[in-house]
Amino acid sequence: MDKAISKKIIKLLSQRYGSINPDLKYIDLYQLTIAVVLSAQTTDKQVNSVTPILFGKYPDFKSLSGAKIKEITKIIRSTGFYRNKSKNIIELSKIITKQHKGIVPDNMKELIKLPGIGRKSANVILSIGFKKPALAVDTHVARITKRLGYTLSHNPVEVERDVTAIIPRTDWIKAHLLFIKHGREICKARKPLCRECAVNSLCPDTHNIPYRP
DNA sequence: ATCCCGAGGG
DNA sequence: CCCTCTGGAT
Repeated sequence: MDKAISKKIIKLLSQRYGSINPDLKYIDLYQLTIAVVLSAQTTDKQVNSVTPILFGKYPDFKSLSGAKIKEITKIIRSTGFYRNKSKNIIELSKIITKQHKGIVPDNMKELIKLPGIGRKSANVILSIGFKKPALAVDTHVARITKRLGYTLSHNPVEVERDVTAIIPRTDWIKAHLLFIKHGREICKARKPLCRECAVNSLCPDTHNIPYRP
């Protein structure tokens, strides 16, 4: 449970998957924040298919704050949960425009007050948007660190703290992306492909899971 | 069928 | 802790 081992894991995952570049196509905090809200329970592909249209028509918080829910649902429909998301991003835009002078807050306390922003989304905004050493402990990160024996708690805040403590501060974005890829492709929730796992030699779970071709 | 870089509410 | 919200990919 120390940084040396986490560094080793990150290194092994990098060797396996190559260097993954953080997706920094969102040119400003407005785009990043909205994209993060839209990303809940869907894939990048879906989000990327609607953001050009959305950002083309609503380039900033102010314009989005004046939009109608119906117009937004029409655009973001394919990302799922579209009624919640539409309502949330309009309301969020209003709050940021009126209460934060159009500036996205740079701390957890204020971010999670915004509709549609929870701990995970807030951490993505803090790390990618503000370059802070925040790590979004999503389902993949939580699952992988738990299987590796790094986290024992069920409390999400404690898990987040434990995980953040072991990830090198210079590598948090890369680490996050590696964990996501690894979690989706190999260390899956069900039927993990332990035989193909780049870090199986470090994983106590591996030996209990039979390999099925 | 099952899952997705979740959030909000009871 | 539980449940609901939703389309799309596999």
